[in-house]
Amino acid sequence: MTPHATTETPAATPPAGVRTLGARATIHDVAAAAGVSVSTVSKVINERYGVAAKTAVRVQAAIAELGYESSLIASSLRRGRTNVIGVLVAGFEPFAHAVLEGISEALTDTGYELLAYSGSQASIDPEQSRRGWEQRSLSKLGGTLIDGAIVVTPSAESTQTSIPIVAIDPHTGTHGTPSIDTDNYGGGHSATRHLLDLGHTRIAHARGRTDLESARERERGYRAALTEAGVDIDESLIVDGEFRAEPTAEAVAALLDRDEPPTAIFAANDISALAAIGAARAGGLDVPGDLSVVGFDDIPAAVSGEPRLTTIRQPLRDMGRAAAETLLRLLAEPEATAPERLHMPIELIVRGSTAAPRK
Amino acid sequence: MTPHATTETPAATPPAGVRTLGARATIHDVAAAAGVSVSTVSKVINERYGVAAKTAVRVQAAIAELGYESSLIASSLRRGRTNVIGVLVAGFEPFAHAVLEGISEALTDTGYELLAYSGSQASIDPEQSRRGWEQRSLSKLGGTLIDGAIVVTPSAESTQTSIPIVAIDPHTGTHGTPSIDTDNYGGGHSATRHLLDLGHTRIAHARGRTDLESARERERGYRAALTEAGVDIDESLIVDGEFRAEPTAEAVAALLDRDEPPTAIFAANDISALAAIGAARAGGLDVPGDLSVVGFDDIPAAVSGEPRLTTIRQPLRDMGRAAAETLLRLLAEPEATAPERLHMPIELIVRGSTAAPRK
DNA sequence: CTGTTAGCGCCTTCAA
DNA sequence: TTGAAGGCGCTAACAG
Repeated sequence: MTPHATTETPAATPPAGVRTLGARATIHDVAAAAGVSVSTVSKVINERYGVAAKTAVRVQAAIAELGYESSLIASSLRRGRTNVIGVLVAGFEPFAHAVLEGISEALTDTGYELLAYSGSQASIDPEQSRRGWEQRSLSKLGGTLIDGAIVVTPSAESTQTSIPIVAIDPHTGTHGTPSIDTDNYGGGHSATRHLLDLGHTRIAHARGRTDLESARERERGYRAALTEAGVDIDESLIVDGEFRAEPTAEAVAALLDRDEPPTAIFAANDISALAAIGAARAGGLDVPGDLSVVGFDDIPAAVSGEPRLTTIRQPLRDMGRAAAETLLRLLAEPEATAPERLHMPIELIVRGSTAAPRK
Repeated sequence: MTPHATTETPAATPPAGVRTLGARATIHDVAAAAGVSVSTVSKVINERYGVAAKTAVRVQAAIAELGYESSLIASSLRRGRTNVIGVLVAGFEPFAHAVLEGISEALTDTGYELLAYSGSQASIDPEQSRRGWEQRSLSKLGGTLIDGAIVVTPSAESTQTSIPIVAIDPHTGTHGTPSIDTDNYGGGHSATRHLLDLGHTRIAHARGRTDLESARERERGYRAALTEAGVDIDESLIVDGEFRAEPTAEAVAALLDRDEPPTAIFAANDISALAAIGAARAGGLDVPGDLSVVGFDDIPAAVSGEPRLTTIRQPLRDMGRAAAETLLRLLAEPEATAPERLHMPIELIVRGSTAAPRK
């Protein structure tokens, strides 16, 4: 007997055991219900030629009645395509959200669906993190489930992929992977320039994780702006904040305790900037009266406190959109020249945490 | 010849055509590289008993060398489980984001991975939307790719599912599906009560989409608060905002144009509330001086303008967390009593858009 | 301990 | 115009 009941079996009704209540209908159920073979159903679904109109109608009816929807993974396994684009993220946090919105926008009406995947929610397993999380997710999903991927803030180079990939804000330089990031250098420059324009000259910098390119670029912008303005760089005013609150608060507190404290500080991200404000307050200082603070990112929390934070906004949505567009191009013409690096412009948002220094 | 080259074939090296540069390694590649059968590799991967230590080591080495990762979809097709939980969303917007964060939190260290899926990014296709988007996504992914699903703001009842499901903030009443939502009634009540406490009595309401249960509940809370305070309900002060900016702005403008305009308004969501503020300003009125405004949701934009919005905050993260926990329970004990409905408490956030009425 | 066999749900030749 | 057979990558039962 063949694996599945065919037209000629006594069962015009579904074979026994199939379609027990609540189970998903499969293509077999549809075939049985319509009294045709599985391959005919497949042809109808995929609008292939060679099906009698009358038969097609009967199959459509069965599909509608059973509420059948072809299984993404089964068809994916068989053919190469799924029309799904995967967004690989380390976690669902604000940065990823904003990027996702942009990607989602760009994908509207393209026929592609969106799938965001956050691999292993486990706390850092040294064993597993040897290869980057993105690499493992890619192997797991790639080749099949998704036609292309956008990787958000990957920690390592992505190699050996069978599907096109675009990286957003990679932590390290990329080799052949097209990538989108912000003009971190320009951001550091603008932030510092803003403080200079206000009249500050003793401007500190709470830099980010020096192992990340973004942090290094922001610092480079800071240095360049000072130099261009003819202000000597005082290395002792550059402290390590690591993009985190505690280290920044400590470092800033120490800075403000000195004989000739800075009158302004450029923090490598908003988290640090808010920590800096906290440290200044704890020392009895007023922001922006005694200390002007500029952040980077424009996270939601930047506007929820008082004063609201002057900061550098990254065009996260635009970055997502650009990444999606690049990926779509790669998908459309596989031989397209891939390697490119896009620097999106940043924007200085002036709010209440900066002011001219007291004379 | 058997489908796949076996140990005895002359090819100790991979069969021709396999592992062309950049392609994903399959279990066959690993088997060939290690000189064992495919099933042995499978046993090693899944830590089944019955593999000699020496063999296992050789296989592990091959896996490491090839960077092999088992394909999620292939194994998913074969066994029932994937250890992936799917979150089905209509789109990637702030509401969904916040919920996702909560879900993500709850899933940490549970061994489950997270996959957010937004079906068809196409603008509304009447043909397709006959069944809800969530129903179609469920059929596509269910049965295989995901072990369970959390559906965010589903528009219709989910039936016929083979996997456990939890709904968050369903638009309609649910039958058997466990669901989590906010205390919309309580929120409407608190918002209105706050205005009453400030001394307002002519309090308008820009209600939401009346086809949605959440909007109806908020209105019910509004009415109850007024009645409890002994304030007669003036039906002409209740206008339709549809949760959207334009209708609300128009309705509010008309309201403020009347002989005896309201001194306060409770808008069904923040979008409407911001529109109401805009309308008041356009009419030369001051907020909160001439008109107090309360919103609902506490979206990011609520704090980015001036004055910041007094609003009702929904515990979106908590809702996500609760949904994930419910789903995990269902997954752990399939026969668990499912049907339940959880109303999460809301919180009134008083900011600058409300004040006592001018005498 | 190892390999062969069958099949998850689907699509695509190829024959009838 | 239709259906039977094969196979995508993988796992589970069974046979050696």
